[in-house]
Amino acid sequence: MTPDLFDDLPAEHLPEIIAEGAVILRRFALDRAERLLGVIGEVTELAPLRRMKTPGGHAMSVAMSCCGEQGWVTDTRGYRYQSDDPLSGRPWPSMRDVFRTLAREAASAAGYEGFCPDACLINRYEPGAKMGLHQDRDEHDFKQPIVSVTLGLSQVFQFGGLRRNERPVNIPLHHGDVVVWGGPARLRYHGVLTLKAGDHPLTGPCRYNLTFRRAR
DNA sequence: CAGTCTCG
DNA sequence: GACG
Repeated sequence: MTPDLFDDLPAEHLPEIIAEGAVILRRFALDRAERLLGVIGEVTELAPLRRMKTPGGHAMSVAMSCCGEQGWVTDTRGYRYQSDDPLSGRPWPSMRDVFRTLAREAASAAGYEGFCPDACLINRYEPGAKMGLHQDRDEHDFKQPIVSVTLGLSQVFQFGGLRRNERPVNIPLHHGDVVVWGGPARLRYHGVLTLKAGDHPLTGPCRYNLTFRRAR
């Protein structure tokens, strides 16, 4: 994470370092936000957003779908990646180029070269929806970073430590912001606070989050 | 426990 | 922070 890694980035994309191995790229996805939202519409027509159940039996407040070779799912049996949408029994929609390219470019801008995601989780937050602190630990290779993209309404991201009882830092994320974490930050707890009501010109009353991972 | 609930 |  030396500054010279970022010499060729536009000033507005200079990373805000939030922990060793974790950066925010403000407005990094702004120029392609409408295309990304169009693809979200296309993917969720094939694999509808749905509220899944946690192993404890509670419904998540966030509606989720996936694209790519692998999709993250949860039900009363646990968390896992699988190649088929449990709703349809068919493979997840393919990873679109605009998604893959954004993920690779953001990872590169954060110092992680050669990122090649096989999974994109699509999260839709409506007012009242949140995601408690958790670790992304269902992937095989924790050397591969996580890339997280905010579209639409702003929401407060929490970035914590390696144990759930460490106090997280609160980071407001806005339309187009991208967060990347890997290396020593890869297993840090993270989540988002309850989404407040609002109205965004491109998404209306919600926030979309794209999370890119290398599952296998 | 990617959850809800409770206490200070 | 407990919870199971």
